[in-house]
Amino acid sequence: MPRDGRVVRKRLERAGLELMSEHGFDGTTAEQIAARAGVTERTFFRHFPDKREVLFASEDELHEVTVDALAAVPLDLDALPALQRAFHGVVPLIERNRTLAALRAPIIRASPSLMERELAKTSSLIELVADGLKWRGVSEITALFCAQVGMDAFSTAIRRWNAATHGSTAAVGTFAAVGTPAAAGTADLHEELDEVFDDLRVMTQTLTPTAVR
Amino acid sequence: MPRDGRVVRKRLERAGLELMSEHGFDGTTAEQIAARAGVTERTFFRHFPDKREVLFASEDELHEVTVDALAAVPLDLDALPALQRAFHGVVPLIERNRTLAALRAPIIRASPSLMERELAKTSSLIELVADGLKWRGVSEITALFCAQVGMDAFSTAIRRWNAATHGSTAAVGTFAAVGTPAAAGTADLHEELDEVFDDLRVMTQTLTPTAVR
DNA sequence: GCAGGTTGCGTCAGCCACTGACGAAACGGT
DNA sequence: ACCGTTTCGTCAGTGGCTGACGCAACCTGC
Repeated sequence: MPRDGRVVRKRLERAGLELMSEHGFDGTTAEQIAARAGVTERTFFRHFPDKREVLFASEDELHEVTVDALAAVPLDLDALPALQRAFHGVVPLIERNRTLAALRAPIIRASPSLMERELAKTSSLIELVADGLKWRGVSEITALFCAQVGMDAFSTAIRRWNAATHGSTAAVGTFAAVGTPAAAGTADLHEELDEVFDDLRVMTQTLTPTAVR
Repeated sequence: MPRDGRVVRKRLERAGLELMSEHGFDGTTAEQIAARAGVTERTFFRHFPDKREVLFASEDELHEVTVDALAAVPLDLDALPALQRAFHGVVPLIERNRTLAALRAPIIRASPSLMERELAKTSSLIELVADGLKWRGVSEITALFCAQVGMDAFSTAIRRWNAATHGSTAAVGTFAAVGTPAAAGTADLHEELDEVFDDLRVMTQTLTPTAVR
């Protein structure tokens, strides 16, 4: 068995995705994943702190790319426009990981435990974005607020983007579909992102200024 | 032993909060909580689906009150103003549960597992709010977006409110402090709520309309 | 009062996620 | 060929959580 840790980790990720696609999250034990990867259960927990984490290995890259994208935004932009521009820089990564995301999504949705972990991952990303905004001079509480709203807009754009290309989500069921070009639709995530931020701008105009109250 | 299920459940809630305040979440076993409540471990899991849930028993009331408050808002208001008004109706409940929240907060913050559960509770509340907006005629994806942004504003208002009355949060450490009036500060949650929604309105004005792009 | 179903609880057995400790095997550098 | 480091296997153990069974307490109607 290869003693290279990175190879074992990749094999565990693939084995976990395969088994959970077939038997669901609860129907898959850590021992089964380890066995398919050619290692023992103990080794599985050396590479992942818990069973759920095997599905969220690719999340680290999203965090890095997002932080870097925000750091590259000119400092003269206000918080929300800065986030809008930063998310445009993350779009290529989202598009590239679309096939993998389509495989993980049904597994995660079927398990409340995995939904919790996904929310936690999003929350930690929001905190990273908030730190980036604080570094730009935004106050602590406002930075977190903007980061939350901006991430809401980003996830909404992705949701619209997925809804617009309705074909692939339900069709991908078997693991054998990995590697196929995922039959991407005609929608553009960049456009969706701008539209969502514009919707936000329009929606908030219906709010009453405090002074009038 | 009282065979009334509600009494046992309340005793378990109190025992769980006490033991977790003293020894933390990981340092408290379900068996210990059950023993202090005068029942067996099996009975604990008859009242709560998992160990974490014993800390989130009061969450159901928040969900009910929020849904009712949104349902009572006139239909001629747009989504975000409707949420703002609905949250004003929830303020009394937040103020009333302030002492209990101050006891639970440090326990939850110290455990990533409990943080995940709290995020999940907030997420389910957001979905309930989104359903309320859909009932008002807002489209599916937009309703979820508005519910997320609105809940961000509400949680931000609560955060500001807690920060303004800085005294009580850190001081409450022992369980014996339950029942004390919590020495509320001078800040008003209603005012914070209006200010946060106004901040949101102002912040989004820095966004560039899509037509110009 | 007493027989009936219903509900809540105790007991037992068991699975699985997860962890610490120790030894062995493989790897890299010299 | 030697040695320090990393990675893995093995073992033993804890704790969260569940199903099944039996019993005791409550509610009901006669």
